[in-house]
Amino acid sequence: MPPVSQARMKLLEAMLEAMWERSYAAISVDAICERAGVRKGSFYHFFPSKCALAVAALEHKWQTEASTCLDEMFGSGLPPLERLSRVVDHWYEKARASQLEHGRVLGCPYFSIACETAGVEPELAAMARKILDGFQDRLERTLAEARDRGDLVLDDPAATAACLFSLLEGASTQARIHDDPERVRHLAPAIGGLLGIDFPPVTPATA
Amino acid sequence: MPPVSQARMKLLEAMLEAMWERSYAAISVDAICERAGVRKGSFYHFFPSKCALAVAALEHKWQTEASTCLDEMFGSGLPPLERLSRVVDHWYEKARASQLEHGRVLGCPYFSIACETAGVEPELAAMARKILDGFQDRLERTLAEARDRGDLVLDDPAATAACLFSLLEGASTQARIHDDPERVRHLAPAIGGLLGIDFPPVTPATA
DNA sequence: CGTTGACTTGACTGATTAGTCAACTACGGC
DNA sequence: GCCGTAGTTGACTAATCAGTCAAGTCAACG
Repeated sequence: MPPVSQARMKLLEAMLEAMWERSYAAISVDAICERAGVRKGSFYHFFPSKCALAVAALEHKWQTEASTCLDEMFGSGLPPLERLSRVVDHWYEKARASQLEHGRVLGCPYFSIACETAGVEPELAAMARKILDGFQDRLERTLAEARDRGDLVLDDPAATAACLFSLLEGASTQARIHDDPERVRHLAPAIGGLLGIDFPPVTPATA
Repeated sequence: MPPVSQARMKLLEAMLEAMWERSYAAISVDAICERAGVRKGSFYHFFPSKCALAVAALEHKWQTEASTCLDEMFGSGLPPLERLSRVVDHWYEKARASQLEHGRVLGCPYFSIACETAGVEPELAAMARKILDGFQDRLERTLAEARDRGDLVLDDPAATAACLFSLLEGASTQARIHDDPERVRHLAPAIGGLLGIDFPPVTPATA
């Protein structure tokens, strides 16, 4: 047995993948357990409910893979508008990666789950919303920084970030709906128009 | 008894509302029946499965309320950019109306259901996708018309329509996630930027 | 060696799931 | 008045659902 049981971690990963591929409501506890190779009793040893596991799974994904990639996207020494360009680049790569790994474009897990569970599973919806807000906040700070450097003209960074985020998430969801990652790549000129600048095109298919 | 049984219609409406409020997977056949005031046997007299009812429900909504409102938005004699402005106006009103009628902003039913069921319920996803494509097509034709009139400069109406649609649906979903219709209203300047024009602000709260 | 406590196991509950079915009702055409 | 049929009814299945639990394993520690 490993130093710390891996059942908990396997459950987190199985739950995240399952509700990313399908949806929160469409996944049963039995299905998660089978996917994770863990018995039901162990499930309820680690988590009080299916909802609690889902919350923990979102948080876990955010605190590992997502937040490191966020730092990579936002935290580099590049000028703000180039960092923004890398964000779109990264989203495109994510869409393509999910297509390769899962057979279809899956879109943004936080956004789909927030949409599905809004008003129905308050705790889960709140966690997803918190993550999305954190991302939008990063966008806003990057836009404000670009404005302060004189890279673009902007009278309301918060409103612009909200619209930019809607555009990104909307396109990402369209990519899922149409199983077509190009929906994200073709976003660049629209972002340029939205910000009133020339936005560099996203590099095509770097497979 | 009415001339034609109203059970079928009640099922269509109950299904639509239920999966709009919650999600497709979260709704049981029993719950739909109870909501519609119809017994299970009648359900399976009219529809072969839960999925078939969902498909019929989406189509029914689209062919009644949605397509008439589409004609109202797109079909009037107004110049194209003003019609576009009315579309955003209308979406804002819809967000507010769902908040009043259902207690929360529900967003776009076609978009959420297309997202949830993509790759999982092929027939239902295809119907939702078809409806969304129809809407995007209307956007594209309106943009092309505006360009032909010289109202705006545009080299790819299809790509611009896709981005505009992503922006609209993204904002509508954000409105659902945050239970805040203003997310749709604050879209106008972003659309203006995206199209390279001055876009009229959406009229605030005409309650 | 014995105890403790984290973790695992598999059987169990009662509710709920999608879908079936034979019997029933009531209306329109003949 | 009688018959076909569209629609209705409620009881029924077999599977699956979320969640429980008592009994077990095992490593660490005294």
